[in-house]
Amino acid sequence: MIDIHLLRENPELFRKAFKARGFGDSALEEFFTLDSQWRAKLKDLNSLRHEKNEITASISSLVKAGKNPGSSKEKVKSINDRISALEAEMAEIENSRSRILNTMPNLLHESVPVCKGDENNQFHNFWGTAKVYSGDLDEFNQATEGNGKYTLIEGKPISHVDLLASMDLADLDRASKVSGARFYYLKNRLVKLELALVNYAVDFLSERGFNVVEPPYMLNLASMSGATDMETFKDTLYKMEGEDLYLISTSEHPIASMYMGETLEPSSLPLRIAGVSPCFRREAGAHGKDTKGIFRVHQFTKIEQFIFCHPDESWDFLEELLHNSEDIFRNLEIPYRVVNVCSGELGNLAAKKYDIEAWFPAQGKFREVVSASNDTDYQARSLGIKFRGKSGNQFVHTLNSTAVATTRTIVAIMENYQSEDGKKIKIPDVLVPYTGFDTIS
RNA sequence: GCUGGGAUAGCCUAGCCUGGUAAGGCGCAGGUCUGGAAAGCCUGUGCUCUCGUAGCUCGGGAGUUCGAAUCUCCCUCCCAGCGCCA
Repeated sequence: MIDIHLLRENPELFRKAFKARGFGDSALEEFFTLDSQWRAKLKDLNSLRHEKNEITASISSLVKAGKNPGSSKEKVKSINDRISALEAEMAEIENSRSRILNTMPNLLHESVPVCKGDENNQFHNFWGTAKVYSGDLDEFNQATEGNGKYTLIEGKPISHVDLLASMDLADLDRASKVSGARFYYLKNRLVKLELALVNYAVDFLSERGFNVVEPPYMLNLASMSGATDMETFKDTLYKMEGEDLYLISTSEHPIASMYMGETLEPSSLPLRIAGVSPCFRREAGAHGKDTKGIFRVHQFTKIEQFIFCHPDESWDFLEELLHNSEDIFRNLEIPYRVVNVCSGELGNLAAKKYDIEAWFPAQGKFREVVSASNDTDYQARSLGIKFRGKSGNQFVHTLNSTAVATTRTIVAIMENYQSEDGKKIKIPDVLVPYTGFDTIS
């Protein structure tokens, strides 16, 4: 949620950010209309309450002195009627006002590129030596703005979908029988590879000062809507029937809501938390995209980085989160590029977001494997997470970044590490101590 | 699931029985004092607005009442005991 005070004092600031994100002005106009109505009624309400408080106080002293309060009780009753009516009117206005306020997106960091067309994410950097099929070279050079290192390969590697079947590493048909499309049974050494990725990422983040948590996999509505933008996300979430509970789509949400309604001691900041959990996503708006294999699925495991920090430090921490995630992919030796996501593609919460896109040689594309965002005080305000500042309590800033999402990273390994004959997959060196084997064949 | 006890500000606690409009301590910040500090003392320390001799706030909601932290009902969560259980 954005800062209502700042919005009242400085609407131009928001008008500019909304425009860059492709939002119209109508919400702003409607907000100010409702807000001024609300404030006018608040004035009336407060004076009525004041009147009531004075009369009740006088009744109190009369009763204590053993005297009869006379008609005062009736006066209060009629004031109460007027108060109830006003309160009902205000509740209605406030409802509409907060519905608008909740859809308003965060301000943008000055470095966020403004989207112009479909594809305006800004190239930031490239790492690695990509295996590029000659037919994909143009796309590769364009995506890296000529900064990408590569070796040309003869033919395209085999897609992970075919390898899963030929190497008996997953059973997608039976998964669709029992659960539907976009589910999978991982099998054999791929299960151990997944566990290795989880354990590796947990150890990596522990060494970098993160406390590890395994959060609840379900959240109630209050926590979920505080941690995310329910208007946009309700189509991605699974709801438990007959319960006020939603399956999490990322451990970001239970970690963010962990401190909901709390005021933290400044000495406890920053809080670095790494979450490990399955993520459940309906993928309702993704019909036809990545329908085969395990690239886009309803359920996957993710290790997430999360930071609660002082507002002055959040931009430095965004770089820290990005560097942690980059180091993981460097250690896995998977070539990638980083992009600065443009204004129109940012979620409402984020003031800036970097994506890490791994190179998938079989697809001939860079595809998202990590998202690192600074939500500034937007998420903290919705959740009521503050710290005790020198001049009163202030909202903390929150940041989140993927460390490893297992299924996509497994696909990246399968595409980047397969042998030329397509019969073997090498395990990245850094994972071998965790898998106990160095090849899948 | 059953029975009982709880939830008060960043933390700890009083008030509840017997309704009269949140007391105190700790911590933190500022001031005073000091060469500097500690101690002591003073002030501040939930939220809102149009900043006042204003309004709201005692886990959430509803009710009774002129008036509810306090009484009644419903809900959530925590603790203890019992039951069930991987």
